[in-house]
Order: sequence, then C-alpha cells, then structure tokens
Amino acid sequence: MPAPEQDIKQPTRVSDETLRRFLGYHMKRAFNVVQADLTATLKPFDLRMLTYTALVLICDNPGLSQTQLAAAMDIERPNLVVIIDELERRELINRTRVPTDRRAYALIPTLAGKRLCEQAVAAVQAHEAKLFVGLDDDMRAAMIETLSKVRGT
Amino acid sequence: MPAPEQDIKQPTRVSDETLRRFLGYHMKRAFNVVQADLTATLKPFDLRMLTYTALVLICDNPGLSQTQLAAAMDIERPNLVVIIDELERRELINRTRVPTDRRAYALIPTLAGKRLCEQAVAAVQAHEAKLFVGLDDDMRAAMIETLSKVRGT
DNA sequence: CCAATTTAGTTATATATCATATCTATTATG
DNA sequence: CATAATAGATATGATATATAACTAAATTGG
Repeated sequence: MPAPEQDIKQPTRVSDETLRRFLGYHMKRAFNVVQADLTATLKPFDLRMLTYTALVLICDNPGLSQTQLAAAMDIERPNLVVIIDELERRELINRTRVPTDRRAYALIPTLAGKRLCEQAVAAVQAHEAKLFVGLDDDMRAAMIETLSKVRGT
Repeated sequence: MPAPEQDIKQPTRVSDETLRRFLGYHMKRAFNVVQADLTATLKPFDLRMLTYTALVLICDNPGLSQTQLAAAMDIERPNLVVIIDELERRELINRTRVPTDRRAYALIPTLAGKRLCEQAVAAVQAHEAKLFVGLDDDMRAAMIETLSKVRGT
C-alpha cells in the first residue's frame, strides 16, 4: 500500500509572507500597478512607456545623439533604434546629421512632437495625481528621496 | 538659401528634469537597479525572478493550484505553464493530481526544491541588506507602507 | 439524469522587451 | 597612413506578456 499523499489540500488563501519581507517585492508589485495605469494613459497618444520616455527626453534635450539617449534611458543602443524609427516615422522627431560628426544623428523634435509631448506629459501628470491621491507631500518627497538613494547605490 | 539648422549641438549632459517630476519614473529607475542585482543574485541558483517567485510561493503554500499561483503572481495562466515546466523538470516541485478535482494539479515542493528555496531566500536577504544599506528601519517601513498604499489603490 | 456551461491546464501565437555579436561608415590616434 | 575607437544599424536569441482556442473534467439546471 503506497504511502498516503499526506493531505493534499489547496490553500484557501495564498500567502506571500516570505516575499513580503522584501522591499523589492513591494516595489515590483506597486510598479506593476503604476505601469498598467500609465500604459492606459499613454494609449490615446499611441505612445508606450519607452516611446514616451524617449520623446520627453528629446524635447528636453534637443540635438542629443542616440548614444546619449540610450545612456539616459539605460537601454542598449540597438534597442533604441526601433524606438527612434517609430518616432521618426510618425514625424514626431527628426534625425539630423551632425555636421561636425557625420556618424552621429542629432535628434530634434518636430512641432507635432513637441505638442504631443506636452499633451502626454499633462496626461501623465493627471494619471499620477489620480494614482497617488493617498500620498501627502511628505510621503511623496520621502519616497522620491529613498528611491533616489536606492538608484544611486 | 536654406534656413540655418539653428544651432545643432549635442547637449553635454542629458537632463531628465521633466521625468523627474514623476514618482513612477523614480520607481522604475530604482527598480531597475534592484532587479539587475536580484538577477545576479539568483544566477548561481539558476533561477530568474519569476521562477524564484513561483518556487517561494509553492514552498509557502504547498498544494496550491496553478490557477491560484498565477493569480498570486499576477500573471496569465498560459505564461505560468513554462515556469512550472521548468521547476518540475529540475525536480524542484511536483505536479500532483488532486483526487477531489482531477483537472487541477497540486504543486508540491520536493526536498531539493525546499532546500534551494531556503538558500535562494537567504541570498536575496543578503542582496537586499547590501542594496538597501543606506535605508534605516523607519525609511524602510515608510517605504513599504507607501508602496502598499499605491498597490492597493 | 443529461445537455450545456464552466473551470484547470495546455497549446499556439503574437508582441514587447532586452542583451550580444557583427557590420558600415566615420572619426580619432599613434 | 594604418589602426583603433565610435555612431548607428542589423541580425539574432532569450525573456516576458497577452489572447484565442483546445482537451479533460467538474458543475449546473432543466
């Protein structure tokens, strides 16, 4: 007679007690919520998080190169190419050859790009105001400081 | 004569001033750092974040079903299948048929699975201790509370 | 009781993300 | 001037994530 399968019963409630001890777990779960809402916020503009981020950085830093942008976004250069391709195809930015270095492109927002960027930033501001409505200014400031510290580590 | 390309010069430093106003941006950047270090931490165990998470949850909740686990991890059931396949192939867990519901599997950790889980959790604890060395207990607790609030929103 | 529906898991598929190697054109260096 | 380094692009592979549709089993409602 085989040994009994020692009480196979599904737990009523799944416990994440071990994972909860980790700050990274809480960061991941919270960021998932933020990103889901951000994705929905950017959808009307036909932007994703990466294309939005690239567009904002190009508008804030007109003339920067793809290498500079990839470094700022902390992604690999090959992965930036398709993002820039998309923004250029939609005529939100231009690749302009740099006279002093004909290998590099200066990324310049078009008027349409600047307008879309402004609208998207405003929408993201509203998204954050809604999402973080429970956070007072102190919590928010403390959070940013703590996250910056982690990022800097 | 074409209009001059109005001072195309690459910025010396790329500014992220607009993005910095957003909490989500700081969350993403900080989590990138955490995840990169976590990935390196789990590498010696041949675990990724998802396989690690699944293994820990199975050890904490032996007997749970794939549907329960997918819900707990907030991923789609089809995407869980390959994760469970991998853990089972490595004999870290077993799929055991539930007598009372022969559609479902009860996920049970093996002895090797429990051991690997313990070691991995200890390594992740060390990883967090190192990564968050600049955070005192108050900051850490405040952070978890804030993140939980965001997640709950 | 049995037909219809629902559920658990799987398969197939498509898209997005992210890393590495390699290629070209161009620039910088010894 | 030959060599090395850099900017961008291409190709490729691994991972992550979402949806539709399938099989087998359980539940339901007439």
